[in-house]
Amino acid sequence: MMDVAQLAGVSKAAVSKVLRNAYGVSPAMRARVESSMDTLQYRPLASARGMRGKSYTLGAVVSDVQNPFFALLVEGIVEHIGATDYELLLGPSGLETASQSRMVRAMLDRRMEGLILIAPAMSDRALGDIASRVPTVVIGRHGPAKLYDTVAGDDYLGSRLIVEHLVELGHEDISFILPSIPSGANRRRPEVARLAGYRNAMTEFGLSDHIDIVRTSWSHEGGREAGEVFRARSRRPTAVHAGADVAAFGLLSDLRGAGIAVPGEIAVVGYDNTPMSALDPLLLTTVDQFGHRMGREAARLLLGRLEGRTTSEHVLTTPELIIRSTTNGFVPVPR
Amino acid sequence: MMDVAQLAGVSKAAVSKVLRNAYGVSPAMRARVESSMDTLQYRPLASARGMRGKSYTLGAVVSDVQNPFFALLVEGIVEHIGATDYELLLGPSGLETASQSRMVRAMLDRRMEGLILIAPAMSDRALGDIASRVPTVVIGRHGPAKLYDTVAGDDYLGSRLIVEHLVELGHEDISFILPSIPSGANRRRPEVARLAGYRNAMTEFGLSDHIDIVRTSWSHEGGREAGEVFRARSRRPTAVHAGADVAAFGLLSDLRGAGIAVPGEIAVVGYDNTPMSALDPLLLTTVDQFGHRMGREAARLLLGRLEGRTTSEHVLTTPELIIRSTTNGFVPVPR
DNA sequence: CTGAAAGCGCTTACAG
DNA sequence: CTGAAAGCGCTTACAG
Repeated sequence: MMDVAQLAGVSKAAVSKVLRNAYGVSPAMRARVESSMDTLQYRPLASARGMRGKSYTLGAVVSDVQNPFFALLVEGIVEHIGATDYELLLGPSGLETASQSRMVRAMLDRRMEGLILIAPAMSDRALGDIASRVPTVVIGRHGPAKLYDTVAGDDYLGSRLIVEHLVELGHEDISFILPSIPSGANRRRPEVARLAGYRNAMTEFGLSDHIDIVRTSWSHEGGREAGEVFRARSRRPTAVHAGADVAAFGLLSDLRGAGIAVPGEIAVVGYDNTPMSALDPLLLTTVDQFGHRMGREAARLLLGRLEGRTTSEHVLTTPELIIRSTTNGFVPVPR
Repeated sequence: MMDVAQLAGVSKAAVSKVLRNAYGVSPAMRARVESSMDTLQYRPLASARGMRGKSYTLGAVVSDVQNPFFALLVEGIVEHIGATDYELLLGPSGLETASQSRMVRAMLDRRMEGLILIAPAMSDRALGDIASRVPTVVIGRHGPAKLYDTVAGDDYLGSRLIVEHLVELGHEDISFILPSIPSGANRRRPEVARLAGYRNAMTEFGLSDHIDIVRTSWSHEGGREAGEVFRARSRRPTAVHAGADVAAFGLLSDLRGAGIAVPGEIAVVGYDNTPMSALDPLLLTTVDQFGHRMGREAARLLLGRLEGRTTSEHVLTTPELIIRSTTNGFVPVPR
């Protein structure tokens, strides 16, 4: 910066002002400084700027890099942030609460000006603590929340859409795959909301005796494990709400490997409408929660906070059922 | 830091030394400082440390967050870096050369101490420029290179394994999906090496007249487009080397949607052995290039450079063919 | 073994 | 409109 200032014959402060588009720089001076920056190929050190002013850096904590739905979210975020002066950096945190907190601290240590947390395994309280230190948007947590914004799909409704669809097809034995829930099991968590939606819909349709929850995880492996559980039973469900596309894929694989017809013997529904779900021969029935748009919304909210908003906003997107081949060929067999 | 120093009754310099495990601190002083840091919940600001000393931050530029193979690489990197004092941050750069360079500059502006570039769309020269400024490891580029380390699969061999397998099954009309190649088309690029492996293997098997290259991209969409191209022809290939699992998935979807049997009418081979490829009903024949291990190797190499190594190292992993259902049911029809 | 001072590359508040 | 000086939170070289 010193070099730029000298070449332009001005002070460092002047260069700084041009850099920040600050008030009070004559056009002539601006021109000289800019050409000086050009010829010297000057780039300000973001970490030095962050010491005193802004770091121009935003962080997104992504718990599971493998999850294609999260990739969709990230794309949406990137798209929106890319149009600003901020740089977005991703923190691969892992699924554990502890490793996620560690990543948040690491990002704070690096002077990130705002954070987007994707489906964090942290308590509402822990999120509040973070949000009290830095502008925060949480994707995959329902409002209300005082200190941070949230972006979520209406998971309760999504589950209901699935159960409705399956019941219309004649299903009664509809199982649900539930991942293990981190501390603080409340309906602000997507998995808890999806569980509640499933439970209540089942009850409303007079199927409360058929409620069946298999606890594994929302991953290929978790889907596979659920398949093993079902196959070990004397009476299998005729339909499964897998909770997530990735779990549905694992389940499909297990079932087909065991020679069980889908949807003939077991219908399978995912959640997320990941790109793979639309592909033949998968053609998974699923719920679209518009991940790309959720990512964009989260970015928009974060930018709003950076511009000074302090009241919290809560976006709830309305999911849509996408009916494909893993449910629509089912013919109920009278018992 | 001042607070910590005062509470411990020592100087800031002393605190800094304890922080860095530097030489010349008495056990008593270390203990006092450490307890002071504990009670004050002190965390050093990484960006301030980076001003003068180390930033303890490493960056990985990932061009395509959607690509599940890249996710595998990232997992490997994270696993290895996680065991050190460094923090790994990911830069979602997009596929364009320009946006990737911009991300690299952004990371440099943030004082990252080392960079891992995943399948960059940059020329060898551009990579050299980067590597002359910061320790750099490139995944998805073959050596030799003076200034940076490389980690790659033996793409030439991988293509050859595929062609061999298909020829053994009786195929002659074997097509190859090639993505558009950024500037500087040399065999250090995976796609060029895979192309060369395909070409040469075809030639060696006396099939040079059957060489057929369809230029789309290595993505679901690119696979779909290739399917459209094939279907529009009077004479379709009997087998396709899709170049990447994601392209194979897109191709499969297009073919099945059009009622073309795989592998009965067209055999399909992917590349990468992504987690989805192993799942029924996909069961894609593919080449495993051990992405997880490649990620770990890249991290190991970067750490080696940070510890002072200046000579370059080049890791080439040996790929393995994984035969599944998209090739092994083919019965050649005599013309 | 310990600490005072200078410095990393910026921005900020203030004086002119 | 412009700039000299102080300061952000650390580390580094140096003196003791």
